[in-house]
Amino acid sequence: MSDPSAHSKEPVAFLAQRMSRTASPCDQCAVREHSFCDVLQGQEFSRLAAIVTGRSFGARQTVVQEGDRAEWLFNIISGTVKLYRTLPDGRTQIVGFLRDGDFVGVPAGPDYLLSAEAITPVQVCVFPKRAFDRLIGECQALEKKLFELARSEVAAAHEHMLLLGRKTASERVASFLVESAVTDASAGSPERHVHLPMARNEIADYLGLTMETVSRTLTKFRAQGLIVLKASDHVLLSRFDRLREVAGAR
Amino acid sequence: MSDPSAHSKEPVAFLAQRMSRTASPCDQCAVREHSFCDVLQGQEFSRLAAIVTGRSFGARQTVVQEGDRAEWLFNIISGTVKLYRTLPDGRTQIVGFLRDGDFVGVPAGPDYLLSAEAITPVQVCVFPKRAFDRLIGECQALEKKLFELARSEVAAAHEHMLLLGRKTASERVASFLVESAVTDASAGSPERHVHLPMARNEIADYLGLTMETVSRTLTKFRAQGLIVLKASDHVLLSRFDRLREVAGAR
DNA sequence: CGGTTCATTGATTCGCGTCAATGCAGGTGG
DNA sequence: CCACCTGCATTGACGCGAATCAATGAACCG
Repeated sequence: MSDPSAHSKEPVAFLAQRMSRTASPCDQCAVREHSFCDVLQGQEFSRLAAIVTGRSFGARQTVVQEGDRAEWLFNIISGTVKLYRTLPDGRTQIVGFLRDGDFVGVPAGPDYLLSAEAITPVQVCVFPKRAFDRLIGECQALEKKLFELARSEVAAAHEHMLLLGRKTASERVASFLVESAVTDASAGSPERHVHLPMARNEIADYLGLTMETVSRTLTKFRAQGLIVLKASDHVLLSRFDRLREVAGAR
Repeated sequence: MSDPSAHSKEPVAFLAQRMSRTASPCDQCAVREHSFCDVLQGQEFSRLAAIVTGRSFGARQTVVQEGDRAEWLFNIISGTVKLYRTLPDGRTQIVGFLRDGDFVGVPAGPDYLLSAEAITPVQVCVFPKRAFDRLIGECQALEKKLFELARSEVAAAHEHMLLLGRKTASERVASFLVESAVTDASAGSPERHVHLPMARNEIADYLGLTMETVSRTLTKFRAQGLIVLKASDHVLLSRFDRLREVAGAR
């Protein structure tokens, strides 16, 4: 399903088209201003653009698999991806959802430590790890930016550990809704409307619950007038402040 | 309890003594080879040594507090520290235990995002954040090293999220014992003997359990012949491989 | 030696998981 | 265009694992 050697063989159409019109697919990139690559200027940016290729994944396709040799790094242009780890018996913990502008990669060792799977159709930039690492070493702005990203990942992970270790089901779901709303808002989505591209059991795997508990909790929130379920993937947070309290926000 | 302005006012005796005999307290540092500072050479190392001071904390003393302005960074010379986050009602999640050689700091923003408290008496190096940040910017080896550290912190956090979200009580405690044994071993401790300087409720706050459950699980492991409780802070992992299986290791 | 702190053990409760049925929407083919 | 199928979400009944509440035990210390 995810043969790494295939990555460089399938430049997606939209990128190939741009290649023909411009010097680099990056020149017209829609997410550049939200991505790590925005810190690069002039020649350094060109070097990055020189090693990038494009690829797309269908929903449910595996992007990278835990344990595989980490030869490629990705930047998401559109769509949503889940990052997760699994136990031998199949229990899985999603450690994060990524969306356009987010970077997938930076493993600590030679192998991927997480799996990544497309939730929706996804378009990505692909960087060969070797060349990318070389670029990091020679471009301090890039290293600094990735360092910054790693730092906030650590902070986010700690926050989520608090949720997984100590929050109740209601607090977890409320936290998730608030977090999603904030993310959506920073991407320019209408306030208090949250789009949930992932399935209930993916929300559950993110929150350390079962999909039944997630569903029941949403139903309860609706009964309490905290939310309106416009569709199963579209929630209106009608009482945002109240939800933040339930979430145990600081 | 943790007045930040006090940090620079209390150089501890052992450091002051060294200062008088050598150019820098770092010259005789026992943990340097296990610390981030080991990547620095010559003049760069001197610059680091020039901004460092020493301090000690008693058991249960707060080192840094979540939300405080992050003006100081620490490197642990001896002792054990817990890093944790809390909810308004007091529920706490310990995100990690640090020991000699470990670095405390690198917050993503201007404030500490975690609290740190000494579990045992602790001796630390103290760096003023401003000067330290300047040094990072001017010394690529240092930045690279800290980046590396941040990466492995992310990986460790993901691993722990899997534990908190998906493992049973037995799996959690087994994981903790194995993890502790590995850490102890890399510090040169006799194989399969684990020292647990933290209290049962601190283990519980790390594993997302209660101290009763931790205690019961240890008792069960003992009954199963997996461990021997030499003392409440000293466990012999008599069947290490079996424990690893219970932990759900990969 | 009494007091304090922490670990262990026991009895009971309860939140969430498990198992199972039903509902609902989207896609497909007749 | 409708009947059927399929995948997911919701709802319900029930059980279990860990939390809670409570008591006892063990180590440490002035």
